[in-house]
Amino acid sequence: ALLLKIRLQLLIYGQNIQYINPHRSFLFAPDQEESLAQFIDSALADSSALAEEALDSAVLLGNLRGNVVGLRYYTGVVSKNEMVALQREPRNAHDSNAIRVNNINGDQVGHLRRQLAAALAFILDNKLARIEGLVPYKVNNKFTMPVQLSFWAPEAQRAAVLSHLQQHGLNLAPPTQGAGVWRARAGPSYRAPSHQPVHMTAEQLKSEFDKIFEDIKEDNKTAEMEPAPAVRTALLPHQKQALAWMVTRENNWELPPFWELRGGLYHNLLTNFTQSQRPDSVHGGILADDMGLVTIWGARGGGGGGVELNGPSADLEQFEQHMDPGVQLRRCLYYGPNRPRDPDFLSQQHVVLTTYTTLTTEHGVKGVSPLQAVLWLRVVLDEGHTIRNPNTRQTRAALALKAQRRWLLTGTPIQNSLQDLWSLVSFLKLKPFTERQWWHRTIQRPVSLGDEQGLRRLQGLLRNITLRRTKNSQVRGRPVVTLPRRTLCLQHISLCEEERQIYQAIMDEGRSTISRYLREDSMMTHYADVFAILVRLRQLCFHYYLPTNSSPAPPTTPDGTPEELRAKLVRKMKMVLSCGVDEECAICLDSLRLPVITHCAHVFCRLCICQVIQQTNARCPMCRAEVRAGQLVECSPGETDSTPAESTRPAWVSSSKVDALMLSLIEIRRQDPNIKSLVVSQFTAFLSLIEIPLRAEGFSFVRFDGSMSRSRRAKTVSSFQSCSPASPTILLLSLRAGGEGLTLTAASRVFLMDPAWNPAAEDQCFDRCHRLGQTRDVIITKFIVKDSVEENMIKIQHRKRDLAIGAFAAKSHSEVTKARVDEIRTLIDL
DNA sequence: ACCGCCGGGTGCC
DNA sequence: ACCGCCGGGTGCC
Repeated sequence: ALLLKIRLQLLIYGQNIQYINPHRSFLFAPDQEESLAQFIDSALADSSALAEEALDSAVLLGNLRGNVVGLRYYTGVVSKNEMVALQREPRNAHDSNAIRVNNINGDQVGHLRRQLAAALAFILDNKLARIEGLVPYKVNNKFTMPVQLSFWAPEAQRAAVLSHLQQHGLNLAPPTQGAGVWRARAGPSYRAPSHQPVHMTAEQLKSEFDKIFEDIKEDNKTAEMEPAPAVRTALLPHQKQALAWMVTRENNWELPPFWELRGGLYHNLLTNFTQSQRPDSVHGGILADDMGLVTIWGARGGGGGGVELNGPSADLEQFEQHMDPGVQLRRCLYYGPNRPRDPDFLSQQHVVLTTYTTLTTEHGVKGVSPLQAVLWLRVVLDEGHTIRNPNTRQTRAALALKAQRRWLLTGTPIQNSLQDLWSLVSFLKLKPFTERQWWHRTIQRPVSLGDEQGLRRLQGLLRNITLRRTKNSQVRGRPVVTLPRRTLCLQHISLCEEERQIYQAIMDEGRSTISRYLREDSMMTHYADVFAILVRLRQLCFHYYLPTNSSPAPPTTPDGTPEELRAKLVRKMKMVLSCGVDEECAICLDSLRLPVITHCAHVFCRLCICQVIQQTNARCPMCRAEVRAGQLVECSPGETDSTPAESTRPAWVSSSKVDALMLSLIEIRRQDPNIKSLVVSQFTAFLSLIEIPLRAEGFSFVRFDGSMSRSRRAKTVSSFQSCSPASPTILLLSLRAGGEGLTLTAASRVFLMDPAWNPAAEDQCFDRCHRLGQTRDVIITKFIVKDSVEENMIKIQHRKRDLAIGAFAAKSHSEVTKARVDEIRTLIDL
């Protein structure tokens, strides 16, 4: 629906302004189907060494002076203090060691001198280090130019790099102080800059990041604009502001960020690249609006909602609701097997709606896809962060679209790290960031090294290209939207005597197992075991019924061959994950996406571990065992909802937590039967369990979880959101189901049955009902079992909130594993 | 002179 | 390249 809003405004705007051809708009609806292929075929676009992941932990080893030769044969020009790129040319007919030098524009400047290339080719080919070039000064010489080469590598590879260089008689000059960060105005030569970079603490970094989006005071973003008369829906002030801002952006002919005119030439302040051609202005940007989709519905007095789950056809329907029926719009859905594949037909439409899956499917197939063939007036990517991973086919397909104006709509432009931002910026065709290395050298690395200037650049960039509106945003001292109050209460639960005994028995057993692993320093190799213990304890806080078909796991005995043990652990991991529990990936530190289990029984996002595997001598980040792509085991949480069959289900027995929930629900119904509630758990099997007492008490409820089909989800949401008296009052919701788009504003009470690892996941869940369109005060109840693993999880959550910014600073794997071990100790009070 | 030296031709990888 | 390097021409003072 956010998509709809934009769509409306842009389109109408397009019709208002003469020189903009209203034809050929092109819009995206998000979809959740993701094909494995996207992850498997990841590109290796950058040829100058080191996987992206290794890049983040790279340190500056030192510098080397060299020469670029053969200038007269090429057109690429370079001026003082300008960055250059090195590119291996293994198939060069004259020298298999050849290393090509390109300027920022990608034009060839020359080659590294043969002898130097002979030494460096090995380093690049074996990805021992990343080598970056900088031409320190301009020479009036048509044949050669000097280049300073900076060597970046993970600490572990330092020795290998240095010794290899030594063999060729080369020694690195130690990095000058502060030279770890490239500074735009570094002075005439490569002497140490006069200003040392200011390194910030994690605390400072955090507050700086908060400031990045605090751009609301800027005047150019508070102007309002009325939509065209063809829009029937009244817009809220912040929507009018967004409209005005977007119009300004589309008519923006200013130089893009970091470019200025100098003596008739265009100069980039970050890379010092100069060109005579004017760089393209940015006609578009990022709408980072976490108020989500309800904005329009809110304006129309509620109703609707969750629309995007119905897929693009419903989007189009909703879209038209907001339009004056007198306005004739040519629109089509580009979706499904019978989509109209004629590019000419598509060009004649005002609006074409499609899905990421359709786009991705067509991308890269033989012949030109109709979507790729058209030059669109606009491309709008809804849920734009879906292209944050640059290695997916989906992202590449989106980047390949031809359009005059480009927009990204997303509530979360940065999710894990700054890396997320690169594809978005690249999609906007901001030079020179369309190439990853320039982004990395000028923004990402300086920021992750805590350099203040890097942060300023990032702020400047984001300020230029994004409009940020959050629920908390203020315009001229007034909140943009006023939401009803939201109250969070922790309700502590004491287990009854019988439950406590069971819990304590499992806890004692688990604690002794884990402390043995601790003593043996083998926590990480037995991670599946440890993980299973912790999950079991968390489940026991809910109910002693075991939702998976596991027997109460006997502690893994040291008998059996190592191979048997390993297979057992992998099975155990798979089983535990299948009950829908929210686990984190130790590489991206976020919730698992497409989890896979390694040979050594550790679980990661498929994409994360695949990136690790691309390195030479890839090791498991958890236990340092060898990892191979062929040995990864698939497992999708929630795929096996182990709702017990009617016959095998034991006679119903309640639990302390279930009792507490039921008491609350009954009390709410007694006070006001119209109040609706969300009951949220990570364990989908427990949602099934709750159905029993709900039925017994005559509650009308529906259920929403990740295993449901798109159309069933849509039906569930619309029946829950409906105001009809017969509509259900309770929604059983699995914590991570549904995208950010899911709107459940009919509910004003939330019961969170079990705490999650990641407090952000909880917040996101609460936001599904506490958002625009909510008319009642929202009360959230978190059930926490006293003296249990749950209480300790809350402690860890607090710690994590404080460290939320840590994601931006690169962390070594040893730090990550140590943090894990500490977490586990905290959890079971060891 | 199986040298030195001169000066022209020449030039990435 | 206002260099280095190559190879031919040349050769007392």
